[in-house]
Amino acid sequence: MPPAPTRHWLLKSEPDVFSYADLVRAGREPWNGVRNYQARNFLRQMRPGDLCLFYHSGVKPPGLAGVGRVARAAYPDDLQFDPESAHFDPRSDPADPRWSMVDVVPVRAFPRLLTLDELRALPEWEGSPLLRRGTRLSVLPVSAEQIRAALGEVGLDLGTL
DNA sequence: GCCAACGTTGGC
DNA sequence: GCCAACGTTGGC
Repeated sequence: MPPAPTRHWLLKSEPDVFSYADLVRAGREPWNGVRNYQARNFLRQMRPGDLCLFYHSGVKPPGLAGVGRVARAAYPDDLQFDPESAHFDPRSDPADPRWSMVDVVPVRAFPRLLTLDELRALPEWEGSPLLRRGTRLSVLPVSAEQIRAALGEVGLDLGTL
C-alpha cells in the first residue's frame, strides 16, 4: 500500500521577495521559480484544496506567517522558457517541461508569527526536514498532526479553515 | 559513474 | 557576514 496522500504542505518564501501579506494582496499567485527536483515532485503531488503553511525564511525570526490553499494543480512554470527570467532554464524542452508550478490562494494569516524555535519545541515537528540545518527544500509535505499542532499554537483550528 | 569543485540556501 | 549542508555540474 502506498502511503496516504499528505494533503498538507509547507512553502518557503523570503518575505523580502514575497511575503504572506503579498499573497493576501495578490489574492492568488503562481508558485513559480522552484528549481529543485524534490520540491518539484512535491508540487506535482499537490491537489486543489490542499492546505499550505507559509514559511518566512531569511528573516529574524523565521517562522510560519499564514496558511494558504492550492487553487490549481501543477502546470508548466512559464519562467523556465523566459530568457529574461532568473529562473530561465535553456535545457527545458517545451514539449516536456522540466519545471512545474501550482497556484495558491491565501486562507488565513496567522494572528502572530509562529517562530522556528516554537516549531522545534512541538513534538509533532520532530524530524521534519524544515528543522534540519542546510535543508534546501522549499516545498515539503506536512502531516495532519503537524499542521494541527502549528495552527493550534496560534489559536487556529484546522476544521474551520 | 565517480567525485571534487562550485553555488546556493538559510540559520546563526 | 559566516559557514554548514547539500544539490548540481563537469572533468575524467
